[in-house]
Amino acid sequence: MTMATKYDRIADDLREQIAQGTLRPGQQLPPETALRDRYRVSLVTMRRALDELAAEGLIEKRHGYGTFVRKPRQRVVRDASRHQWEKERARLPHAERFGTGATERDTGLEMKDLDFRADYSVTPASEDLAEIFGVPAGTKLLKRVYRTKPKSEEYPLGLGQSLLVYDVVAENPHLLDSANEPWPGGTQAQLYTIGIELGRIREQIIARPPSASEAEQLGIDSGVSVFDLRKISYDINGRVVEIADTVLAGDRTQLVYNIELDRWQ
Amino acid sequence: MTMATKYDRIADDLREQIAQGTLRPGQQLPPETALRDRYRVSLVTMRRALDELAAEGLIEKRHGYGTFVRKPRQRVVRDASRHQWEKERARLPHAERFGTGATERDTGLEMKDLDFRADYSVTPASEDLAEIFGVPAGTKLLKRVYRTKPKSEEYPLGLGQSLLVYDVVAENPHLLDSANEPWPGGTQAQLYTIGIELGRIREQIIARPPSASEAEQLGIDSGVSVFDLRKISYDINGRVVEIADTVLAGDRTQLVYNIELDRWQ
DNA sequence: GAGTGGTCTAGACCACTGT
DNA sequence: CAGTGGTCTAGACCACTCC
Repeated sequence: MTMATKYDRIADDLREQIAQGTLRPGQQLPPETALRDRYRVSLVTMRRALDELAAEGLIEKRHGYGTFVRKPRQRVVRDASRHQWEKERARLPHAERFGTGATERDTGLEMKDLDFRADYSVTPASEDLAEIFGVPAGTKLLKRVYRTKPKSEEYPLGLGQSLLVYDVVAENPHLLDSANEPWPGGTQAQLYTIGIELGRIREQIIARPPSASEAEQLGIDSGVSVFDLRKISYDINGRVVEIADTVLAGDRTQLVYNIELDRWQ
Repeated sequence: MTMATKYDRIADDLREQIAQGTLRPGQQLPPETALRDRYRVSLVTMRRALDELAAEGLIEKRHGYGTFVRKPRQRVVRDASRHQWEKERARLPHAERFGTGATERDTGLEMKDLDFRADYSVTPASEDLAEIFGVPAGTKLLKRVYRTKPKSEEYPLGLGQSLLVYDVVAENPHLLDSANEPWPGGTQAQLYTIGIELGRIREQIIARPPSASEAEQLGIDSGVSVFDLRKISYDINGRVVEIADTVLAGDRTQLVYNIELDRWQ
């Protein structure tokens, strides 16, 4: 066994107590000064040990209030079958689509339990985005920023943004007005009104620490990860129709994908 | 504008210089003591600013040697189509399978460029695992721990563990001996030898901070996220055949899934 | 106002690297 | 060996939260 640093040994000790249940979820730890005295180290060293645990998401420090053992959070399962599910509902009459968006399906909540906000704007396509859409750089894009928050929670599940080619969507002027949100049935129901059927969806996922602004908006501290998910929707002709970027709180989300395999001959 | 801390302003300044190219990838930064004098702060504060940048992966500190601007890390794309691809190769003759595992496909490297290690052991099934496998708790499982590392890199891409029901695999004694690893073509080729064809794969993904041990093994800072991916393999009869857990460095990996949608009638 | 965590300092000493 | 980053200290003062 190699010699560990003081802060590592202190962090190990506290980790162990959390694992054993000696320190329970939600419980407040003694003040840093008290812990410093208990472990007979300097305050800086004691704080460093606590910072390690905070980075692992095991404890949560609240400035001016105290340090607490983190409660493991219930994760919302986001199953990729949501896309097929949404597609099948896109052509249903309004009444049947109502209150049955993909988010509602994931969370088990109804639309009346959710606070919904959408902000529309128009933006020129950057080089990167234009290449994905297969259009010239600078092409007008409709940018829609979404926030969906369960009324029972303080913070949204994720920060979402969707991009569509403006001239494509403009065929149906209703789609250009955020006042028509939430649109029951979601984006695929909207695309149906302009004759677009999706054939394939590609999802690219990155895991990273949140930026300061994301941490604040999602109500997580910097010791938690986020999913950074880009969804690219292709119509049945292979044209890119939508690019949607979503940032999901890592401690509240689980992603699920099912891959069907072709049979051997 | 809110007042920032000293270390934030120093980190911002250095971030800017890296972004502008004033500091170039691979370039060595001045010693901490010199930077401390330049920014007129204490050594602790200076180090904290550098630690921020290290956590973001912008710089790399080498004990006793120096601090360097990091060359941007390339993300290995792990596309879920690897499973279908692997399946099609599972029945090929040994020579054609050789050097064509899914990891090699992801990284573009050949088997000779990879260091590979596998440790086999036998373990009784916990309640949770037994339920997924659909067997009684305590059933013997073959546990295989994998490490795959590009020879050109210092650290492995991921930490992997695979579980199989022992009595199922025992039909082919070769599969019980880690000395036969790496098995060209991967697990599906191994399962083929005992007459098992996979029909479906389910992947469940979580994003979280690494534990101290994971951070060390993967060579990432505790300020980087990891993917925690569980792959459950079903045979063509719907029976669970394998449960594989993998921890992937978040700053070196991108996950990709393609979802084909059924046509409207 | 009392109690908590956050920032910052000046300086000692240790551990690692390359020549 | 010289030069670098890593650990640790004792103590001052600031900023936030709650009552």
